[in-house]
Amino acid sequence: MFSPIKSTKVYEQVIEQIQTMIANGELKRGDKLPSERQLAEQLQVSRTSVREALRALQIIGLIEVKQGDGNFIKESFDFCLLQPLSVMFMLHQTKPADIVGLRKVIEVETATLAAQNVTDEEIAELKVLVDQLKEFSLADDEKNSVKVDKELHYKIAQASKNFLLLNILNVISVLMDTFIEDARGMILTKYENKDILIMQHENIYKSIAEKNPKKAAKAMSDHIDLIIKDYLNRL
Amino acid sequence: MFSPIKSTKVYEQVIEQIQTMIANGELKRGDKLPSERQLAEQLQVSRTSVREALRALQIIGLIEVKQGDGNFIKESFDFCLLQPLSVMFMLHQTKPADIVGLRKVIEVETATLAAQNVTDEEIAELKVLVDQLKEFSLADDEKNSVKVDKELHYKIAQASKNFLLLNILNVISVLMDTFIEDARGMILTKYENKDILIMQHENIYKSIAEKNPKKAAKAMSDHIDLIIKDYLNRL
DNA sequence: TTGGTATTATGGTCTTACCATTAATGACGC
DNA sequence: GCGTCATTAATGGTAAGACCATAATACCAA
Repeated sequence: MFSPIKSTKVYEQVIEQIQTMIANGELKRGDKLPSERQLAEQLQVSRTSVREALRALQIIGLIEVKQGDGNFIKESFDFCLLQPLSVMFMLHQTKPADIVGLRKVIEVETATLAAQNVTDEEIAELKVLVDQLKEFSLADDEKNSVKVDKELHYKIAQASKNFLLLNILNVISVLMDTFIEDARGMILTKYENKDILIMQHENIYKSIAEKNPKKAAKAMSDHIDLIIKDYLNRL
Repeated sequence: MFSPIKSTKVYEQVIEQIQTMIANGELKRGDKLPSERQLAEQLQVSRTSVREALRALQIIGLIEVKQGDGNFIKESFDFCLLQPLSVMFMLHQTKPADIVGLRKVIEVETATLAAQNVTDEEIAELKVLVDQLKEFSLADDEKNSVKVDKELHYKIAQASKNFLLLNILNVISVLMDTFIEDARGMILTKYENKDILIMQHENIYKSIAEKNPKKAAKAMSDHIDLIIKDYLNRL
C-alpha cells in the first residue's frame, strides 16, 4: 500500500547529474570535467559532496582521477566490473570452480558468435596469433605463450561483436590472474599438453575461419574443458 | 624494466583495510562498522577520507548506509554488479540484443547445472511455481504471472548452486526491467503465446526434475528463444 | 498499550585552510 | 634557436571543526 520514503542525498544527486550528462553525450570519453571547485559552485553544493560523488564514479570506473591535473571521463570502460566482481570473489561467495564455469560458457558463446560475425581482416589476425602461439609453445617460451594466448582469446571475443561478453571475459581473465596464481602458465608449456593445445587452438581458428558456429562452439568447449581439468588438478 | 609509480591515497588505504577485514572475517555480514568518527580516530585519518572510502564501498554494494544509525556490512551482495552494468548500458556501449544474448547463455547454463544439482526439496518448490504460473497465466493475471515467472527463473538459478551465475542473472533481470519497459509483461499473457509458454515452463521443470541436463538446456534454450523473438519484435 | 517527547548518537553537509602533484610558463645558459 | 631548470598557478588530497538531518532509545503521560 505504502512505499518506503527515501531521502535523496546531495552526493547521490551529483552522481546522477554527471551520469546523465555522460549518457546524453554532453560529456564524452576523455573529456575533462570541470574542477572540483567549479563543479561545487555550479551545482551549488560543497566540495565535500562533489568529491564523494566523484569517488563513487571513480570506483565504478566511469572517471579517472589525476591529481594536479583534473578528473576525466574514462576512455575505456573495459574493467568497470572488476572491482565488484573482485569483492564477490574475496568474500568467498564464489567458488573458483564457479568462475571457471562462467568462463567456459562465455568463451563458447564468443566462439559461436565470432564464427558468425568475424571479418576477413580478423581471420587474418587470428591466423597470425595462432601461428605465433604454436611457435612460442614449441620453444617453451612460457611468458610469450601466455601473452599470445590471452590475445587470441581476446581477439575472438572482439570478433563476436558482443561488447558485453568481451567485457565480462576481460574481467574473468583478470580475476583468474589475480586470484589463481599461474592460472595460464603451466598448462601451456607442459609437455603432455603442448601438442593437444596447439591442435585445439588451430581447431578453434579453423572453425571460425570457416564461419561454422557449431564447430567453433565444440572446439572452444573442448579447449576449455582441458583447461578446467588441468586447473582443478592443481587445487 | 621500471614500473609506474603510484602514490597511494589515504582513502584507498581505508578502502583496502575495510575490504581486508571483511575478507578475513573480522567483519561479517550485517555487522555494524564503527562510527565514522571512531574510524577516523582509529585509522588516524580525517573523517573526510573515511567518508570517501565508505562512499566507494557503498557504491560497489559492500556496505549499507543508514543515516542516524550507522554503516553496516551488507547482508546480501546480490546486486553489486548492478551499478557498473547499468553504467555500461547507459553509455550505449551495449546493444539491448547483447544483453538478451547474455541472458540466454546464462539461463541455459543454470538450467543445465540445476538438472545436475537440484535437491528434492527444490524440485517440489519448482513444481509449485510452475503450477502457480499456469494458473495466473490462464486467468490473464499479468502482474502475478510476471512475479511468479521471475521467481521460477530465480529458483532454477539457485538450484544450479553457482552463485556467480545467479548473481549475473539477477542483474540482467533488473537491467531488462529498468531499460526495457515491460520486458516480461506482454509476452506472458498474449493469447497466442499462452499455451506455448505454459508448455515450455513445464518442459523445463520436468527436465530438471528428471535430472536430465541436456534436455533442460534444450528446454530453456527454446524458451529464451521465444522470449527473444517476442522482444525483438517490439523494437 | 499507545503516543508523544527529549536525548543522544550517527550520518550528511558545508566551510576553510593547507598539503601534494602536475602542467604550463618563462627565465637562463648554451 | 634550443634545451634545461626553477617558478607559478591550477587541481586534486587531506584535515579539522561546525552545524544540520535522521533514527534509535529511553522515558513520560494519557
